[in-house]
Amino acid sequence: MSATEQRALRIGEVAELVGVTPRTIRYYEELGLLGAAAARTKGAHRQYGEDDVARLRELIRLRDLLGLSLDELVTLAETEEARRSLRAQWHDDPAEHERARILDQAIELTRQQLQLLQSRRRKLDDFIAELEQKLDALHGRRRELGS
Amino acid sequence: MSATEQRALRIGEVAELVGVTPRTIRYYEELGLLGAAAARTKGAHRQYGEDDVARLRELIRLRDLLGLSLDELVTLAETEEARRSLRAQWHDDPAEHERARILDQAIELTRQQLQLLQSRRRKLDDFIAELEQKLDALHGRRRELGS
DNA sequence: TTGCTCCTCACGTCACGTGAGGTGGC
DNA sequence: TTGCTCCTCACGTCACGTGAGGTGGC
Repeated sequence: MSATEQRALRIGEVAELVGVTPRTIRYYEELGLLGAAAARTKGAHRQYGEDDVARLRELIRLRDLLGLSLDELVTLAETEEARRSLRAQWHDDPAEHERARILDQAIELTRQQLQLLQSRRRKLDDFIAELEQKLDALHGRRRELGS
Repeated sequence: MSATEQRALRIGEVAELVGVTPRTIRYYEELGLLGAAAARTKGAHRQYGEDDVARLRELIRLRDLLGLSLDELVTLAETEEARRSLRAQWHDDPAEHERARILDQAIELTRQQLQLLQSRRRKLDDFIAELEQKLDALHGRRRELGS
């Protein structure tokens, strides 16, 4: 209701913002990963808001940095959906050991994801260090040449 | 001639070491990226050495961290091969401005690659920070539950 | 000799790329 | 009205995955 202008972007603009192609966005919609924008008459232009852009960015991040397949992203979205609908009922649920078990699982998963990312970070750092060294060497040889 | 035991590894061992599947290795060989091990009678087992493992690791790194396609890896290999054969003739080549131009190009390319990697590093760091925060929150909720 | 890993086709799959032919909003 | 971006099929492509059927080394 405030000045948050929703539903203003077209598929090409979203694609540019996120760094993918329109085809990727349509494909993700086909898989149910992106709001099918239910209120869209067949053939009409798709409309997107800032929240859609954020969601797509998150999907791309999970795909690229955690290496999840689109199938895994679908499963993840379903899991989160199930969790959201559980929340209401959860609120005063006395099944404490169930909650503890779920939390423990989440902690374990997050820990594993962190380890994967840290391993990738080390590889990246190594590669960066090597390239910096290479760049130094190139500059050295270039200086010898002069002109 | 020393104790560097070459030609000791089988395709499955190499795959395990590098973290790919045998199929990937065969595919790369098919594309000319990995020594076709010319001296191999059709149908015989492929033999690999530590140098092959290092080469494959480098290919995977260029693929995963720099995001190069296999086609680009082929081109890169050809370029390096051409450069190697130029080296001999280069040794006392007086075409200094040519050498300067080539060096400048290499410097520019390396600089761009570094920027790409640093951008990815920032994204990784952001993600890692978020996950660490999430892990803290999960631990907090877990502690509230007790047991 | 028995497994296990290897071999070569060759078709399947995932995640899009790339037109063809047509319609819609500034 | 003219472009430009959008739309929906639908086939193509890249980088392997996955058997089928068979052979080779500890």
